[in-house]
This record gives sequence, structure tokens and C-alpha cells, in this order.
Amino acid sequence: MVHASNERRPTLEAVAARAGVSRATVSRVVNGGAGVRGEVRERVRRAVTDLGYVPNSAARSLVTRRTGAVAVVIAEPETRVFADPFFGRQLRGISRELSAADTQLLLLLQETRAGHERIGRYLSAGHADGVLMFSLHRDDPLPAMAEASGLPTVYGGRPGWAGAERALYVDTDNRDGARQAVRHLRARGRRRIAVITGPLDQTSAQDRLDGYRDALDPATADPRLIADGGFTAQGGERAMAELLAAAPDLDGVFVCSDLMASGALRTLRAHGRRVPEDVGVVGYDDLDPAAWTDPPLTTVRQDVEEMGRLMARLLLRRLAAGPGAARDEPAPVVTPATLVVRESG
Amino acid sequence: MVHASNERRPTLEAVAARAGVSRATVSRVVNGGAGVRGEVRERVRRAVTDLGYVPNSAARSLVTRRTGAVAVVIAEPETRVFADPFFGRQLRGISRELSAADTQLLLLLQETRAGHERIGRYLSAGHADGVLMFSLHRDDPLPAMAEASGLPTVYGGRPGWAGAERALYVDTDNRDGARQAVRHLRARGRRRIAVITGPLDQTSAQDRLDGYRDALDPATADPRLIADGGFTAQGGERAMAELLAAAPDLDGVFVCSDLMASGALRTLRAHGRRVPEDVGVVGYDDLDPAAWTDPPLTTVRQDVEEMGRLMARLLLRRLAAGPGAARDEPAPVVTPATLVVRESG
DNA sequence: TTGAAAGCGCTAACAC
DNA sequence: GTGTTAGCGCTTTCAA
Repeated sequence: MVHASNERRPTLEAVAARAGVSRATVSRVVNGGAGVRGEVRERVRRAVTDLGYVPNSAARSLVTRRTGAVAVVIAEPETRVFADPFFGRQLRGISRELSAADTQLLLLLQETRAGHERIGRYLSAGHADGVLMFSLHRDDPLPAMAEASGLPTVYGGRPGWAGAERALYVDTDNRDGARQAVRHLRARGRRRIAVITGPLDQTSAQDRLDGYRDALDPATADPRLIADGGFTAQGGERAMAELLAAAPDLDGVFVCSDLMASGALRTLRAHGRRVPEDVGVVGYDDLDPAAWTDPPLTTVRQDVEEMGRLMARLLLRRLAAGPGAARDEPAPVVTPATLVVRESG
Repeated sequence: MVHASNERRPTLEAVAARAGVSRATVSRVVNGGAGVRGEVRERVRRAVTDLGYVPNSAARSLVTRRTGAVAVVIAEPETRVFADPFFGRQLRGISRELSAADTQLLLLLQETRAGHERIGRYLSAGHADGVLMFSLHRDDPLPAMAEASGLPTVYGGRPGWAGAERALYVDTDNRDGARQAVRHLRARGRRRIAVITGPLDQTSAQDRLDGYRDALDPATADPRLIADGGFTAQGGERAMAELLAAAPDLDGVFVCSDLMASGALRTLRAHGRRVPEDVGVVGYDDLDPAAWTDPPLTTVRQDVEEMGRLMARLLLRRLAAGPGAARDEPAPVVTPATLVVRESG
């Protein structure tokens, strides 16, 4: 049944009238039908279908204090969100897990600098039951918004800001992944290994840099071998150019995301450096770009979709437990990283 | 002021008590403060701040029948959404326009085949005041969901399904853009011009194919010169390979999206065809990939972000007008397409 | 198993 | 200007 936009949608009342029962009974049927005689239940169901009744969510959540929705807040400028397959993959994992639990995903984009204000209000206004946030920077105002809203929150990536000790999060072992990457380059005989990092106010970027340092031969450490690529393809392109200028003799580079690595490969080709003959390249993520690059990228695999799934699962568990449940409290999860050897290094 | 998750958020009542006024007065202040004495207004504002009061949206929209939110429904598998910069750009335009109107953007992803059911329910449940949809296919069930919800809806791209005559939409002149592309190739002396299309159950893809046919020398038309690239980079790669196999003598190709063109260029390079010397390539979109390709891509520019803006503006106008307002009814918008000549063809 | 009634937090007449 | 009051559509005791 279709409703013109100017006629009001049917209410419980209307369904009740049509089925010849009370509102309470209709409500029971709509919410599963427990404790209602089979025959009556069928009658009500028919009335619901006939009228095209859909419960009004505002009314419902006013009394239940539940919305059945989870907000995913994205702070990055949308350009990055939609350019980096990382976000899409993580979101897919989240989306799959939430819809399995019949929970709606609300994607909130913060596009202006002051946009976190709006997002804070939105969360505090009770539009969602919980919050998922990822790719946060050190002084991001969003965690405070989530905190103020009082909503259960799960972070993607270990939080780096002060006071986040008790925060719930899902991350991979970035430091270990980076170590594997650099050890691999060394094992292949590379002696002068550079790194292209992400923005260092993100823990994932910092952790990978730390791992690089861990695995490097201390004798070869050199600040000129470090450049920030900002986790974008163009940034990777530029950072690679900077590295080549500052250290023309480099023979290996660990690039902290596949997207940046695709940019770095472009620069290397433009400069006439052969990969892997002249320079060995290892990326990070093992997402689409990795398989497509020329040559195919050796990289560190993290299961991004699974991380999204885990984030959602953690949050759903928190929500199911209720606010007071101290026992069976979920804990942060750190997933492993694995080196995937292809042809670039 | 921060609220622990187990204590209830303050209500109007609480603010009223603290400020020593009635709920109605607080409500007035919260909604702009018209008709309230300055002194009282200040007192109330202080109470609001002290208590960290944020209006409960469920209660509010229950009575106002407004949510202050607009749903953007995305039907494509998320992989495509997050791989094609087209979506991101359009979304950015939408996002900018909506936030200027203090309207929240809700991104709804349909990830399972049956996901439209959930989305239909969500829309009908009154979570949003209006709907934005784009990139629809001919037999997509989503428009029917929007229709059934009774919410004002604006489409991105001319609707192709039956009964959409009165639908409101924003599009570019795809057919004309395609004509420009092909005419350009012909003007550069190309005689055997192929086309890589999008999925032909989308009007944008069909219109571009029609434009290709319009501008082609009828004598050179040949079904072997047409391949479907599905609007993905991998699809473009594959389609280009098919074309080269079926028509090795082709000397030009019009690729109906930049993303597919990036794939096509890879294939051409792999097959040893020089661009533009051996084969001229023209893309469509003029988004990021165009500038990055090697060689830089000649393409047809459409202002995707502006199209997003226009979609939002159209919807907001509809919403402001109210359901009954027949006069000043907004009409579909078709924006122009312009050829941007670079080096690929 | 079903119904009556209270009330979630807010806005909007209407009265003062 | 400000307060009183009646719902918005739903769930949920509590009685029957």
C-alpha cells in the first residue's frame, strides 16, 4: 500500500481498529507476537499489511530509549574517505555485522572544521544507541563529543589522546607488521631502507614508524630516510620524490599504506628506478591497490573488513549488556599482521 | 557537563525547574528565543549550559513530524561506492549543501540483496524528512521504497524506470558530452573508434552510448567496437582487452568513465599500444584519476560536486515548500558537459 | 490472553 | 511575555 505524502501514515490505533483489537495487542504482535492467540495474531498481521503500517520510530524510541541504529562518525575530509579503500573495507565489515543484528548504520560525515559541534549534538540528541569512530588524530575533538553524549563507543585504531586508557578499540599490530616489512627488505639485501609514514598524530602511523625503527640496523638509521606521505596517493608520490632527493642511494622503502605505495611507485618509475631491481618496495594494508600495481606490491596484510566486523561486534555486545553490566566487559582487540610477498620487494 | 551513560540526560523539565520558568518558555528559548524577555532568555540559556541539556530528538520529531535529517541511499555494492571518486564527490556536494541548511546527512548503505527491505522500513519509519538516491539501475527496487514511504525524493541521474515521469532529478547532458568526445576523436583523425560503456541499465551509460552513436560516422559503426566496462577500473581493463582482440585495428576509444579509462590505459600499455600515438583515448567525468593517468587523460567534464549540491538544494526546497505546495514546484535540472583536452587523445 | 491507562519529552494552541 | 494543557504514537505495567 502506498501513501501519498500529504496523508498521514497509519498508526497503531488504525491497525487496532481494523483488526478489532486494542493498541496493546497490535503492539505485541508487531514486536514478535508473544502472548497473543494465533488467530488474533494473524488478523492483526493482515491488518498491518493491508494498511502498510510501519511503526513510527520517534514514538517508539521515545519510550524504549533505543533507536536500533549505530552512528559511524568519520572525521577525515571526505576526499580521503572515498579515495582510500581502507575506509570502504572497514565500513563494509561494520555494515555486514550490524545488518546481521538488524541494526541500522548511520554514517555521519564531518565536513567543516566546526562540524563536530553538529555531530556532538546529533549524538547527544539520542539518534543512535552507540558510536563507532576510526582514523582519529591526536587532538581530534570527536572522542570528547562521544564521551559527552554518554553513548557506548568503540574506536578503530588505538586511541592516542590522553584519558583514553579505558577506551574500547580494535586495532592491528602495526608495530609488528612494520617490523616484518623492514626485516623482509633487509633479508633481501637492502641496506639503505627509507620509510614513507602516515600522519604521525595517528597511532597507526606512529606505531608503524616505531616498528620500522625496531627492525632497522641502527647503524643505517638516518633522518633523511623518513618522509610523511599523509596516507594519500599524492602524498606518497611527493614523499618518494623527497626521499630520492635527500637520499639518492636508497635501495628499499617501506611505505605505510598501499595507497601511498601506488604513488611512490609512480615516482620511482618517473625517476627511472626499476622496482624491485633498483629499489625494493613494501606497502601496508593489502587492499585493492596492492594487487593492481605494476609490479604487484609486496605488502603487510591486515584484515580490514574483519576489523570492522569486530568493532561492530564489540559495540553490539556493549549495547546488549546494558549500561551497568560490569562483568563480561568486552576488551580491546588487536589482530595480527602478516607479510604478503609479491614482486615489488 | 558530562553525563555518565547510566544517568538520564536532563529534560526540558529539569531546565525549567532550574531556571524557574515553565517548560514552554524553555522550549521557546531553545528554539530561537522569540517572544521571551531578554533577561529570562539569558537565565534559561545558562540553565541549559549548566545542565548540558540537548533536546531529545525522538520527542521533538514526534510532535513536529520533522527530523532535520535527509537520507542518502546508496544501492551500489560498497566496493564500487568507495572505489569510484564519483560517489565521494557527489556526496561532498550534498554534504556541504545540507550542512549549510543545518540538516543532518544519513548515509544508508544497502549491502545485501534483500537490504532494500530494511531501507524501506527505515524510511517509512520516519527517520528522515527526505531522500536522495543516485546511480540507480533500471529495475532497482529502491525507488519504490522511497515512493512507498511518501517522502520527497530527488534522484541523481535521470530515472529510467517506468512511471518515473514526474520524478525530480539532477543530471548532466550525457548524450551531448559523449558526442563531444567522439567528435573530438574524429577531428583528430581517428577513424575506428571504440567505446567502453557503463552498465546499460543505467540511463547515464545508455545516454553516453547513444551520444557515441550520434557522433560516429555511420559507415564505421561496428558492434565489435562496443564493450561494457561496468563503470569499474577492472572492468575497463577487461573491456579494453576484449576490444583489442575483436578489433585490433581500432585507433580511438571513448571510455565512459575516468575510472574505466585508467584501467583501459593499463591494458593498452600492456599490449604495447602507445597513447595517443597509436590509440586516442577520451574519458568521462574529469575526476581525480584523469589528472593522474599517464598520459594525462582527455575527458568530458561534469561538475559532480555541483550536481550533488543541486540535488540537495532541490530537496530542501521541496521540504520547505511543504507537501501541498503545487506552485513554485522545482523541476529537474540538467547541467552541461564540457570536453577537457589533455594528452591522451 | 487481552485491554485500559499512564507516560516517554517535547511543541503548540490557547489562556492569562 | 509566560504558563497551562493537550496531545504526537508508541510500549508497558497492571487489572481483568
